[in-house]
Amino acid sequence: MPELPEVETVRRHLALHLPGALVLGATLRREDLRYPIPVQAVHSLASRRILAVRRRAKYLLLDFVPPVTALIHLGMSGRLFTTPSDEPWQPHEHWRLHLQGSAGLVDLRYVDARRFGCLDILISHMELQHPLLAGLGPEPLGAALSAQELLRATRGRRVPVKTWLMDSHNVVGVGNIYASEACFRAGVHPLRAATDLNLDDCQRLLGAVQAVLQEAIAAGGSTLRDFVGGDAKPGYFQQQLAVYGRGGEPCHACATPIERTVLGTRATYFCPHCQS
DNA sequence: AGGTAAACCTGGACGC
DNA sequence: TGCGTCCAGGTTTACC
Repeated sequence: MPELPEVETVRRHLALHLPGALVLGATLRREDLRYPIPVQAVHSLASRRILAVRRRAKYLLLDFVPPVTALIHLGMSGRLFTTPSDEPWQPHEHWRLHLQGSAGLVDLRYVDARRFGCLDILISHMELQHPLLAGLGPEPLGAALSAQELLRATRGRRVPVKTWLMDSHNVVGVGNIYASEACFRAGVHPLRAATDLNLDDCQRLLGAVQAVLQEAIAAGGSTLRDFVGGDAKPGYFQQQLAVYGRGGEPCHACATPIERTVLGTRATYFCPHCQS
């Protein structure tokens, strides 16, 4: 479920409710997700206050006072939401933080069936040294990334454009769905070698990535409130997808059947007429 | 070094 | 109804 737009939507929701809340304690149902959970450090969050909720790539960062930071990833199937305290545990619910907020007692709850997500605690000012964050490329939204920079970074890279887009060393936050969608919008064939892009291609690709992510955030914002509240609603963006999951169906622009192929073990969709 | 495939884990959809 | 197979929104690791 969690693409960058969903992570950002969760972040915005939590940022409205969590800052200022006091941690009363934590409950762990298991001591590992994708990686071991630092159990003692999680329990030592007790009596700290939440300062802010940030996002880097698809990671959520909860800042506490005194300054430690919880690093959370939702993996493929993770969900993070708040409910009134002491509600029944769900299947695959792995941990909770018990909070005293301005609206009373609430639990911050983490549910993740496949356990590809993670939870770590780090010293706030050591964030950039954390192994999961240190190698990340630039955020696609925000002003930092330019077409010139994108052009430079793709020189000599013979990987397919879509594979390049999904590599977080290059750009963060572009998942499998939006990599296909962005290539379609830019008119770039997903199998083209990254090094073959010219500046105009890079300009269109960057614009397409930003537009797709921003529109998805806008769409997610309207329906993900239910999700954040714990009532998962699948497929909130499906009606807006131009190519992903539409193999064999007519292209919205030219009616040519959308093709499906596999790229780096991942399903990839494109219009053979509109994209070159 | 760069490019590709496999691995982690569970559940749901589909075909027989 | 039941079982086997394939697929899934992420990311790291291991290989060529």
